[in-house]
Amino acid sequence: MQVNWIGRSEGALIQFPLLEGEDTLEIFTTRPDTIFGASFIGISPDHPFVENLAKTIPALQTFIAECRAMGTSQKELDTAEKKGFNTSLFVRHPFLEDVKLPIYVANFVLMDYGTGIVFGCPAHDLRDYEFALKYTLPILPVVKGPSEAPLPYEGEGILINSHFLNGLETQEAKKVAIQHLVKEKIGASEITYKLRDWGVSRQRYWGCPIPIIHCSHCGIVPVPEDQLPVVLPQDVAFDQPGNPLDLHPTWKIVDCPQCHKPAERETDTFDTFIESSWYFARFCSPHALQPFDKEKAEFWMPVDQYIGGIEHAILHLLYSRFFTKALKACGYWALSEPFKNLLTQGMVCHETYRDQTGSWLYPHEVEKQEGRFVKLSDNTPVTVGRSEKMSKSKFNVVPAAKIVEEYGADTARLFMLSDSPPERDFEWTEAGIEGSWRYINKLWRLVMSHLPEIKTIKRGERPSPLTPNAIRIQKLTHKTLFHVTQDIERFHYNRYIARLREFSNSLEEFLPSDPSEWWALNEALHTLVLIISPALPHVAEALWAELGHSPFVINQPWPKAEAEYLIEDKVTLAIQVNGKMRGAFEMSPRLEEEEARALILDLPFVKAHVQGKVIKKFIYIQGKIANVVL
RNA sequence: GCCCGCUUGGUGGAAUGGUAGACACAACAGACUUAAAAUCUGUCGAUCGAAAGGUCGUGCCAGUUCGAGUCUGGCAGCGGGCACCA
Repeated sequence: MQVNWIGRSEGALIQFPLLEGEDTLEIFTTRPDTIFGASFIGISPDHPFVENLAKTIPALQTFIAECRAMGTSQKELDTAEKKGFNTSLFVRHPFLEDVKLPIYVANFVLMDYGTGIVFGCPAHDLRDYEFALKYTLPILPVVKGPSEAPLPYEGEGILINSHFLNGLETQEAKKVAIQHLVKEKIGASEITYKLRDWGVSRQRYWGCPIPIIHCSHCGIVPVPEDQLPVVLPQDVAFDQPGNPLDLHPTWKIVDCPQCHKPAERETDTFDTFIESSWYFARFCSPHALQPFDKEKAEFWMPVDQYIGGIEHAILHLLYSRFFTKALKACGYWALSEPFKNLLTQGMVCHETYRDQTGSWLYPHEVEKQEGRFVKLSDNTPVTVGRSEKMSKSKFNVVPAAKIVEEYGADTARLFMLSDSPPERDFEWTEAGIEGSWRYINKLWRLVMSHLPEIKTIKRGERPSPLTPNAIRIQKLTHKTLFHVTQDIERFHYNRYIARLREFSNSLEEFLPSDPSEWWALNEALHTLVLIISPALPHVAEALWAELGHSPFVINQPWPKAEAEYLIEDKVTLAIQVNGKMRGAFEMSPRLEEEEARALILDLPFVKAHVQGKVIKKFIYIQGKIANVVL
């Protein structure tokens, strides 16, 4: 996505000399190869050259005013007509002594990209094509594409009608054209970026003050270094619209650092993106006297994993990268990129509701009755809109404080983790929160119900022998631990929660009947409490205490899955005939092919499908699948 | 127009190329209860069948493979971002 925002493009700067006088117009193009197809010059109405020219041409002033009046909404831009003003001036073609090109002021040429001037090549650019049709300018094809390609043809091809470029391919022609420009001293290769300006000031209180003082005598004066940082005043009032800093006399009025006469502070503050563009460096050295400690920052940086919403994926990430590179260029550190990995998390969404008058309703003002939604206050029907990003303006928000109060923070946390993978949008529902609430209660009952027996068991002392059921529970514990650890490390939080549920469901069904089985259950429950703690920190601590331990779970090491308990003795093998599932068969996962083949071919359902036909191939993947190919 | 992301049951979503639908939500049926809540049990892709079982099924069309939700090529739809960027 950043490619789009940074918008690097390689091309050339070319000088076009005016026919009269000494001046030249400089243009930027990514298609210097199409130079011989040029039929006009387009200048932005905002270009200084045009402003100058307009002083003596009233009609041009009118045209510029029209262009500026044009709307900037998407619809208006989409439908805007190409318009030009013929200046009656000409430039000479850089390579062709006797070719002159008319100069138009054109409404579609942007001042803030390139040089604000373009050469128009109607045969190979849609905008120039439309423009040329309107003002009957020549349309000379100079790139031969596929024969069926209509004009304007914007793709690559072989150059024609182009003198020394004839016969070259687009890429090669670009290079050769630039070589000629350089040789003639009328141009050069150039790289431009369309990264938009970042207006870093905001007319609001919440932000870092901009350390500038405006003095009526000395102009704009920076706050001297020994007076930094400028700190926001605490005694501000928000009872009036606008920026409270503007209305704060004692903070705003200061003496000018230069002439010491009364002056005013800058009351705009920095965009919060300014601080978030380098805070990670400060985090590495919170006690440093300077903004950050180079050595410590270089030790800890870059950030291993950055998590943010979609707006962070473009703006914040872009700015952070800029700051990081700028700090490097200024010698503050040797780092060129701030983050190793980015996880772009989804947004929290909720259904939207409207009453019969079309007004938005909060979720708590609405109730589902017999499959239909009605307004609680008067039982009138409610229109349910699609689920959208939670937004104050659409009322589809759920106050976090209320959820925490009713269900506890762990319930909310569990729901958010379990419902969908973090990178996708998340649908907030009452049913979902209820489901998480039920699970927490279930977990609690599971541990509490076994508490009396379990408290008599010593952890770690593995009894011998273990019953088959004890072995089964022990293996399940380690298998769960293994997968849960992996899921968390890979950000598969919804699967992590699913594993927890599978595990606790199995433990619920398990009724120990032997000391070794109680031992296994005790191990399992301890493990369960440890591994729920990232998702359910409060519940985990409470259960940890109930199990008779001192605080805190969070200080316990993460348990380790032992490889020896991950080995399965028996596994259900999927059996296919001609690639189609025909059944399953339980066997050791370590059985060799020859033995397995004999077993499988003897199975009744396999025989039924084979019916004595010749077996062309027998595929056997240990512990996974067998496929009999006829 | 360009750039991202997405497309699997009624819903959210699982599935290192190897039994599609794990785990949930909703729904339905049942147990417990005077009743309700809570809890527990069962059913839950479509279709044919009394059953056993069969056939189809991961947006669409091809391809690779013993085997494709997963890989390759092409297409469509939905959502988001940017947009006259020369």
